[in-house]
Amino acid sequence: MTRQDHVRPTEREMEILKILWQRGSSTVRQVNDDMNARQETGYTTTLKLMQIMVNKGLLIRDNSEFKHRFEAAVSEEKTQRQMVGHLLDRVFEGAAEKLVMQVLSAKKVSKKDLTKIRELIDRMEGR
Amino acid sequence: MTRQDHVRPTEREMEILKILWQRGSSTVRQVNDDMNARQETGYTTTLKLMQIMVNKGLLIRDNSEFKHRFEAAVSEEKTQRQMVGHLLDRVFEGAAEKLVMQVLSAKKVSKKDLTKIRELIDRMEGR
DNA sequence: AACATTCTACGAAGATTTTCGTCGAATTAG
DNA sequence: CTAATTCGACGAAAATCTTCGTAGAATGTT
Repeated sequence: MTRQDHVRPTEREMEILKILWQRGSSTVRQVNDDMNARQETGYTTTLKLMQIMVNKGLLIRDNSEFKHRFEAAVSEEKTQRQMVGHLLDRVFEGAAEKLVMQVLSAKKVSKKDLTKIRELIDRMEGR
Repeated sequence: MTRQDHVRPTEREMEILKILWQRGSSTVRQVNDDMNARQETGYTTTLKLMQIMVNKGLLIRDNSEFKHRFEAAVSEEKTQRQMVGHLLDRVFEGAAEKLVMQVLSAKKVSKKDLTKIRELIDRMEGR
């Protein structure tokens, strides 16, 4: 059932992905412990979510040992791009500059990061 | 039931908001017509959604005439900020600069917009 | 070996979101 | 005026997402 690619992770699935991107290959127990740091979650709840995610092709499972190990089947980069793209279509009518403006004016970004962004813009402006 | 403010619009609700931000005050029929331009949607489906949205405080209804008129009760700006904030927490761990980088490198932004963004950065850096 | 603990599978309840059918009321067409 | 059409209310089915209880298998403990 290693399904396709257009699967957009749900809220809870996203949390599991974030944990696995950070931890790398992990057992359900490990993921569930991290999960509980943010929000209390039953072990079987986490397990079930991860089983579903394997079916959706979001996770890869290694069941060669008793305690199965899981890792993300989708990259953090690619998923971020997907989520940003979705928000762009869904809320901003594709107007990327509006999104950027919104982020920059709403959230505080450090000077260092502002510089990095400016450098990126310089590069994109071709020079 | 004009409820408060922490309501995050669902997928479909978002489409209705976008239509109403663009059209201004409209009837269900008008909204539903626009809706169908993107995805086939039954009239009563749109109606029901809009009724729910009134209850959530997302829309305001004027029922002084037979054909009720609806308008958005939340601003486009504020909703965009809310959605961006959510994506930031949910996917980017609050790292706004990552989000910006992702948008800038993934989507094509016009030179004019790049300049606008740069100006915003200049202003934020305190000139 | 006997018992307790930890693990995965699975079904299903709960919650939320989306869709639609049906009804009666208001309006419009003939 | 009568019939057909359009409208809003409402309940509920359908679809999706989230949570958990139970059971049986594997492992660990004494």
